[in-house]
Amino acid sequence: MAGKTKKSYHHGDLYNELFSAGKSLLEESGIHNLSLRNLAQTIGVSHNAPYRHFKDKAALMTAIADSGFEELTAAFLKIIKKYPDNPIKQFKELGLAYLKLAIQNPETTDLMFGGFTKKEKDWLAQPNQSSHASFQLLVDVIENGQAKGLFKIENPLECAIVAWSSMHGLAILITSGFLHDIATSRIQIKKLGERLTELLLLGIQA
Amino acid sequence: MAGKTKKSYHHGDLYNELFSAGKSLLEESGIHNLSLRNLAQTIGVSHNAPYRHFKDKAALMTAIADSGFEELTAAFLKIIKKYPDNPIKQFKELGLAYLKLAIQNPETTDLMFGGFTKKEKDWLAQPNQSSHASFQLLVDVIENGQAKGLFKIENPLECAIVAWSSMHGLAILITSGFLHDIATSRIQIKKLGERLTELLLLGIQA
DNA sequence: ACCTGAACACCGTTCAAGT
DNA sequence: ACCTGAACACCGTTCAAGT
Repeated sequence: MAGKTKKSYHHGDLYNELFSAGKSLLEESGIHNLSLRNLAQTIGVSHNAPYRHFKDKAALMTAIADSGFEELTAAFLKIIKKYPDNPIKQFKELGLAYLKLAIQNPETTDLMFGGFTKKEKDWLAQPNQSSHASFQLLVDVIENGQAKGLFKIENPLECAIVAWSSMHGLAILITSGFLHDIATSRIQIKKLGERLTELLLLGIQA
Repeated sequence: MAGKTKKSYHHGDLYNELFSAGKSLLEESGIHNLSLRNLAQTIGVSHNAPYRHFKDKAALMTAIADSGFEELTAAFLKIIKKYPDNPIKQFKELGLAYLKLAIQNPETTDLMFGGFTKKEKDWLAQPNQSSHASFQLLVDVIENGQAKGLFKIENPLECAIVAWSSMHGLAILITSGFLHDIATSRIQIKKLGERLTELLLLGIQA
């Protein structure tokens, strides 16, 4: 908070600096090229200092992933407030915002969905607290649309899962380069998000 | 091919053994815990022998990712042949098969979509040859359904992208544990795949 | 041609020590 | 409490050498 230029022995704001420089380095270099040692050196601190603030590398990664969900929640809230009493518009904009954030921060998005953790055979054993808020906002919008008689779905949860899946999958297809030879212009790619939200709404709207 | 028990100095089938043991280790331990050294030791060969067969670690990962796409293509072909002249059934089964494979081999799937490669800002510059065949099969099915007047879509490519995105996203949501507290039983999870294909068909069918 | 062993420049993590 | 330096057990990769 106070952080001006206190560059003596005690750093002062090392936690936050590790976090933000970590997130930058992550998006620049990818998860495989981000090392705690490199990060520490970039900040100008010994390779061991981070351990006073994060238990291990996984803890830093988790913190970054959590912040991704928080960013998402903030973006969702902003949209919901911008279009009050308009679930259709809210639903559409939520999808596009998700896509935008995921494409802008592909490595963070990867982390949010287990990019660092080993995938367990038993997925039922992996909770993910920080992701609940953003997901719940989507569910709320859908339930609201249902209550207003705008959506003809019977299961808002299922509907939210399907919508989230679609947007997430599209973001990955785009950032992975899978669509390289298929949708070659960025304009086409932007259109894909809109078409997908339209198609989802088509299956949802009354 | 001849590979019986030739366990002297020259290994004989090291390439294939590296590949298959590598794929097993990958799915068991996750990408971050798979090391070439560990792999070499498992097979019983010096930590350096792999370099005679794979240029580097990335080459092995690429080979595994490619095999994932080949497996997918094989599964797709089998389905298409099983339900000839029935694009609707084909479309449905393709989706479910994709989901099944992705959930069974989450780490390989991750690799197929850039899990090892750093995500480039310019996605337009990342070709992915081996993925074309499987994707094209899906496009073919959709075009076939279109020609038969069963599907009311105007752009088969766009439709294929949307369908692929949805299934891929759902697979990731499942294997990442994101749905942990949301869809808690495997039965519900299996249903999600079916519901998603139904919804997609709803937006597609004439 | 195929494999090994030593070597190099990196990792994450721990531990005793400094301020 | 916060940071440093040495140390340990790992990595990927290269190079000279062995079969």
